[in-house]
Amino acid sequence: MVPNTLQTGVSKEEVQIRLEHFRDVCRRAGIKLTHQRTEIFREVARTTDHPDAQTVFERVRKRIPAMSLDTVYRNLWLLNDLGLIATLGPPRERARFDANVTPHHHFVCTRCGMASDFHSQEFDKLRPPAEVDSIGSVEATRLELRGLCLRCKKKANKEE
Amino acid sequence: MVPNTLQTGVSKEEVQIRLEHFRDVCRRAGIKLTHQRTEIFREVARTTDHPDAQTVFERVRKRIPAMSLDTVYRNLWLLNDLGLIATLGPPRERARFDANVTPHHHFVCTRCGMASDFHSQEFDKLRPPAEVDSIGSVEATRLELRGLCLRCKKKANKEE
DNA sequence: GTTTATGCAAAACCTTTGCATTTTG
DNA sequence: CAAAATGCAAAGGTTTTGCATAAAC
Repeated sequence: MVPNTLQTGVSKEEVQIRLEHFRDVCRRAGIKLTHQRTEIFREVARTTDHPDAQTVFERVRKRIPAMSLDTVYRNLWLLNDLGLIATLGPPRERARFDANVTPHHHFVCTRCGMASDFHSQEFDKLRPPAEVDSIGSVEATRLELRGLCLRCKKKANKEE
Repeated sequence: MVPNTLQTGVSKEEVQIRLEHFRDVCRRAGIKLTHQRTEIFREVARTTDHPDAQTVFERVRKRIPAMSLDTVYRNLWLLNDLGLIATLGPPRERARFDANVTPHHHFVCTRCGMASDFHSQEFDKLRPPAEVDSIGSVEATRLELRGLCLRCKKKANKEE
């Protein structure tokens, strides 16, 4: 599913700032600044519509016809690992299901995928900001926390 | 990726209540109460660990060896459409990417997949409840609102 | 008895991997 | 020129679809 609207709410200045940061982080990490990599990052940095890999591929290919899809995948995950971009929803995962359709929230372990429910009356009390009215009508509100679960944290400590 | 722990925090009573609701909704919608459908729902209702389709399939197959994976997929989406279960993360989607790595939140349209950013100082101020400490350590906090975007809402109104 | 759902098999995707070739620093 | 990245092709998954058979109402 490709989103309806191509939002271009990112100013030229902001794109420039992001690109400089990108170059900076890459250099620091010893990652080479290839033409493809730069264009892939620029494409994600240019819009606010959260494209998936396929969409990034199609858009970048207009400028670099030889671009291949696997390069897009490799670079998106690399950029993600470098903290230059982030993903929506559970990391590297397929849809997962939940029979609890009452209001509640999720903690998802970024390492093993474990998902736990938790509750927060404080959050449930809050209403979405007025800003959201200009985007659409809210049907469900959910807080998603990401981090390491206790088990994975232990493992991570041992590995160090 | 299959989660680490099988959580069984749903009481027998709650499972029974959910099953009755399931039968009720199905009857009302003219959906047949097949053995497979019931077991698929029961499996999701039984635990709090948000299994993916493959995991549901493997678990249910222990009780119904002839169960096929496509039946699991068809039923999970049907149950989702009926509001009897829900998904984690963006609906029916693959990973999508975002170059904005500063704290912000998402509105995702359940119909077209459009994802918009928004900000909320109120939400940003809130700290995760203490309950979460027993689950893991939080690295990122994100609010996910779901609903219909303005464009899809218009379309939906026309279709009525 | 009709209508709906299932199981099977195959197709359609989506994502990753191995390797020769090219590019970057 | 050494190290790293790309493109290609192929493999490995996951999810969906068409259709004959079986089950529910």
